[in-house]
Amino acid sequence: MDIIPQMALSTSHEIELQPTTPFHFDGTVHKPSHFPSGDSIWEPGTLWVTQRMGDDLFGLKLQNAGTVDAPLVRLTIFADRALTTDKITAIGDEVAYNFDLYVDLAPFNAILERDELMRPVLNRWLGMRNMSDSLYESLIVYIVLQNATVRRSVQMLDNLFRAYGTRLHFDGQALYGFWSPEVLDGAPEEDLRALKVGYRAKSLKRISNQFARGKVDASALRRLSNEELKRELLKLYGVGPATVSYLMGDFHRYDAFEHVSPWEQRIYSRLLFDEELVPTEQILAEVERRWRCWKMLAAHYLFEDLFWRREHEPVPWLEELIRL
DNA sequence: CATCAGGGCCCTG
DNA sequence: CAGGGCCCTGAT
Repeated sequence: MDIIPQMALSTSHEIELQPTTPFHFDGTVHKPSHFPSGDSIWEPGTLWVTQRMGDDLFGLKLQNAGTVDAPLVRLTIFADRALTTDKITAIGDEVAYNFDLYVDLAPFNAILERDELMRPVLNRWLGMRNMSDSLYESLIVYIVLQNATVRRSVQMLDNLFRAYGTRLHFDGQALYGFWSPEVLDGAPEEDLRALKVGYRAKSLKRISNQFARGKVDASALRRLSNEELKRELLKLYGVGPATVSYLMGDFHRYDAFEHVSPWEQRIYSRLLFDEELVPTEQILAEVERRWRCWKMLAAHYLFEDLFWRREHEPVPWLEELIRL
């Protein structure tokens, strides 16, 4: 195994971001349903995460510096050099987008308030938003997620980090920064296969190629309608209906809930109907009826609430479905 | 030891 | 639109 590049990020800049009210810091920055990845670490009140922007790698620390009703996020940006104010602002904007800090949740809260099932969930997570990584990083994660158990997905991503990532040292943490798309674009497919990613090597390379050639403009995609966005994302090799539905969440399309994969079907069957297995059409009709244009975010609340419970106490029926 | 499905997707017929 | 194939792993 090659030696992993190391990078010390010893310069830091601090800015403050003011989310809309209400804001749930921990629920927003930490998602128990996501598998752990080497590019971030969380403890209550603080998230450390790496971020690549073009050729630059940064370390970010987000701290909860407010309350649900008077929210404030202190963002510390760690870099290997001093940054211009423009750069700092750009990073702050990116963080604000990724964590959806400026969304108006008032109509959403009003809908959940009237929903018997959701009221206790809302009380626990009032102010939570969906979060995302950069588009390229999300795609890598979703590709290694496909047709694999969680343990294997974790292993694949870790292998990729060790082969192509950069170890970033900042604020007492050591986390992996992602490679640039050019690196995977130029890597021989057999090198990727040696990392046990299997047939996914082809998707990883072809997606990296699209990014390396500038064919994917994440900020332009943000401006598209749901239908246009979906159509564009499906053009990426290896992106199908399941991946696209996760990506719609990353783009904060809180009305987009059109796909239920088999394992999720069982979870929603339990949560919504208290049954083992309900047809997906029935699940889709139910979320539409209950939550309308907020159905994706509402489902996210249910999901994270469940997985958060699992972190603190065993949920036997769930364990069987997750199959680590 | 063999077989199989897994938190999909592509390609073919 | 249905169904086979795909890398690899752990479960059976």
